[in-house]
Amino acid sequence: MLTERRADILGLVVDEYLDTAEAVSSRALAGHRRLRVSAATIRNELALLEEDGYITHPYTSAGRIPSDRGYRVYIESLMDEQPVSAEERRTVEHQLYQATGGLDEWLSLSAAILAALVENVAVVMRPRARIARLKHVQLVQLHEDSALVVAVMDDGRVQQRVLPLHTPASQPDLNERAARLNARCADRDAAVARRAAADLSDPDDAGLAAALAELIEDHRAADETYLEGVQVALEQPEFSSPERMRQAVRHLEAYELHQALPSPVELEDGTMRVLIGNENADDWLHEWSVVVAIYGDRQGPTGTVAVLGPTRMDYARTIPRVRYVATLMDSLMREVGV
Amino acid sequence: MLTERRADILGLVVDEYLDTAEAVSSRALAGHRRLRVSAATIRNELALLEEDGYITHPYTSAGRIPSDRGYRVYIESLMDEQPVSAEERRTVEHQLYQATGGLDEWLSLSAAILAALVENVAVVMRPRARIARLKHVQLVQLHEDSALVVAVMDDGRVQQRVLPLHTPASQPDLNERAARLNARCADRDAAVARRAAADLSDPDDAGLAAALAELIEDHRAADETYLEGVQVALEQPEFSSPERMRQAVRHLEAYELHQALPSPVELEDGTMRVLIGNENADDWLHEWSVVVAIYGDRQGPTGTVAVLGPTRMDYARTIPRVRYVATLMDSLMREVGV
DNA sequence: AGTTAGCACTCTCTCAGAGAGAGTGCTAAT
DNA sequence: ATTAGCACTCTCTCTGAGAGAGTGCTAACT
Repeated sequence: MLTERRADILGLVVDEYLDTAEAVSSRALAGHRRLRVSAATIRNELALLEEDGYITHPYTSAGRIPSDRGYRVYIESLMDEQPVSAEERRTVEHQLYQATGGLDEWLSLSAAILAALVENVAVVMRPRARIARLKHVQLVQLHEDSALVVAVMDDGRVQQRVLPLHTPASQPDLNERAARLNARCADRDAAVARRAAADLSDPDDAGLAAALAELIEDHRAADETYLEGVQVALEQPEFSSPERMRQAVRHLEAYELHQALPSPVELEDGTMRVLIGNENADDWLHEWSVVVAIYGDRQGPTGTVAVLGPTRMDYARTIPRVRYVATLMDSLMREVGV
Repeated sequence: MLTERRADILGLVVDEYLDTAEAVSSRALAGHRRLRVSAATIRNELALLEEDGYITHPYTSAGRIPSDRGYRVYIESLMDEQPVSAEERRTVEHQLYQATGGLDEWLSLSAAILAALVENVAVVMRPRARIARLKHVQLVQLHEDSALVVAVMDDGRVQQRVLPLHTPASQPDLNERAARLNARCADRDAAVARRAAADLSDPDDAGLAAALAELIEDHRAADETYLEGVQVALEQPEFSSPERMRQAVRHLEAYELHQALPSPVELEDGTMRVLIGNENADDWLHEWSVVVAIYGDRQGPTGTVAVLGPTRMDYARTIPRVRYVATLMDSLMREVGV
């Protein structure tokens, strides 16, 4: 049973540990004026908290550190969230409006901003249209014998590919072909382009349609993960050993984060989720915590914003900031479109 | 004076040190059958080599390690280059043809391939057109009140930006505007677009032209550095201390490599350059070596390919591989266009 | 009942010192 | 010019001791 005082003590243990990264002793807690009891009493309480699995000992006689379970209680009822200050909002929004480029630049900027805000690794995953649709295709002559196929997709991303041409074509010529392709394929998915490729007799036209189809298909898979803040996260003492550090870099750079993070379908709209240590499916994340929120575009909430860090992360600051960035991205995506 | 035997010994010292990462002793060298002299004789030679600054002692009584000067002689006359095998060429070329996307994907793939090939950090810098010219501009309707401006540049890159519209415009409407813009600005630089922006009376037309001008200007600055292989480089023993490791990650991720690497203008066409340790201008590179080559597109040789690693890097393998990838990229860029 | 002081006990961390090992530099002989 | 031999130097590793931190338990106190 978690009495009020016990919960109080647990909260202080977590607070202190998050702050100092060192095991918390009964004496340190007795110093706190909120507890008007002696260190011995606190020791008894700590023993009970440990019995219930909220905290642990690294070894027989060190202070206490929170367990995953302890963090969970802390997050759910003990911490007081640190709301995003007006100052912070101002700078974030200011920075975010700097992005003039397309979706890509905007998403990676968002990740960088979030990483700086919470001083940990931030990951942004691009919204995934259920079915990718072409918005518009454009052909640009590069040289006599090659053209660039530029496909603007309905989520605002631009895909491109160089295509060699069998017979030379001028730019007006290409414009005409593009117009024909647009008439058939605009606002359609890859299957339509595939069919067009089969129908068309001219080899260059067919080639174009085929390239377009591939472009539309590739679009879903194209790099969708934006990762920032590795170096700032590595400053944390949990990565002080070279082995841990290497491991962290290896896993973060291996582009295997898609599977590691909970997918948006598991999350209801608007909610957030915090996965602490062993709550993560992947082994390598067992000493990490993940704070995820979802955001979307007009097609629905299919993108994720996440922060990764050691389980000893400042949840009270991180959670509201992830939520804030996610809702900000959500509203901007829905308003502005791209 | 570097007698023949002395040079021979220096070569063996470097070879051995590159291999083991440990200071080389006179006894280890005496073991080599190429030297038919005793350890004591070798010790005398080593002392002379040290006097001339080719090697050093970490401390009084450890083996010898090459100095920057020693590496320089090694590179220039002692090592025997390890040519790129047919097998290696095959896999590299195979992988490189996988890239179906635009220039961006292709460049970052090149960097990744090179990094894997030499097991160190690889950096590819996009060729920089002296003057960025627009190839073609396209407008795509996103929503009633916003459009995507897609500019294809003459080096094959695509820049994009979302533009809010004062008055709603349909896609055919936008096509017409794009045609007008193309007539004025295609194959021209940012200045022409600027002038168009000033001329045009319709606010949306003027806005489009202004956005286009910015897009063309931004294009030069847009991220031009592709970096890969950090984690594999971190496996090297020189980064075993967490402090060094952090430092490496910090500097590599700080996007400050533009200034760190020698610019293409300093290099004559087709040549390569190796900067060893203190030969590098930047302080943080004093324990790194940089192997650079240049490549280009039809506009001339303005891109660079580089490998960064600890001064103790396998120059005999790295140098030919950097050269190979650079010439390969060069010829592909000139042939295919983009 | 709950709380507290006191104290023995446990475990880590740090530091000094000793000894092994590796490798040189020098000297004297070949 | 080369070599064997040997003293010397420096690092690296291991050990053990002592300090320090913190707990767990017991017995007294409120």
